Amino acid sequence: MYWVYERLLTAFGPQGWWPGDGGAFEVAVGAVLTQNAAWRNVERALAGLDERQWLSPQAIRDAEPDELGAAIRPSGYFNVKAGRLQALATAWVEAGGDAALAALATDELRRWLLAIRGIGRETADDVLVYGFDRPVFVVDAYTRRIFARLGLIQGDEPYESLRASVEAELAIGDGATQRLNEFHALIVALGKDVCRPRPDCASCPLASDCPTSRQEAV
DNA sequence: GCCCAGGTGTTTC
DNA sequence: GAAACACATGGG
Repeated sequence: MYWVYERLLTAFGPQGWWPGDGGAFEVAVGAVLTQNAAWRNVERALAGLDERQWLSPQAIRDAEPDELGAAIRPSGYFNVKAGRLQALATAWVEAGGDAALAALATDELRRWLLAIRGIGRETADDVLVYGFDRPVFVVDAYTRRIFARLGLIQGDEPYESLRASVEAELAIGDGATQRLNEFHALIVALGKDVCRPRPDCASCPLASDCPTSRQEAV
């Protein structure tokens, strides 16, 4: 899989995730909002929070649920996500904030995140790598689609085994965190623009080594 | 009008 | 565990 990373980095350049300029909590908020939603809509929801000065754990915890939902409406599932954000915010405050969380070991921090309602594996790993700079690979729907088309996986493997196999190859040596950070972002870039449900193999930097591309050519 | 988007929790087998 | 379903907006 390392060659996939190298090829995408050459083709697309460093992605510099996470989008936005906030701290770990803001990353976590964005990660919840982006669940099954387009980032364009997440930006609107974040703007809705920002204009109300609600981008802090205390503010989200103390907001009226209906008003919080109205603020994040564009990202979809706003009632569900409002509840998830308040669960996140409450836990964040109770844990003692950024500094206390940053002091936890990665496995501890992951367990802490997964115990929060609405934080699943992918969201937790987003927060770990993009919020707390831990060497973690995020598996998402793009990852499964792209790796399956490349013939590298079946596609229905459990989340944790996919994560483990990518980390085993990419997390060796110096710069592991940065490499895993970029790899997921590059996969999203490819998935959004090229390796879509209807793939645009003509503009894919991986096409020369992709069975799906050869199939299309016929 | 229909499919898709940087998932998660619940229910049911 | 795995499959089916609910949750909802905005863009192509």
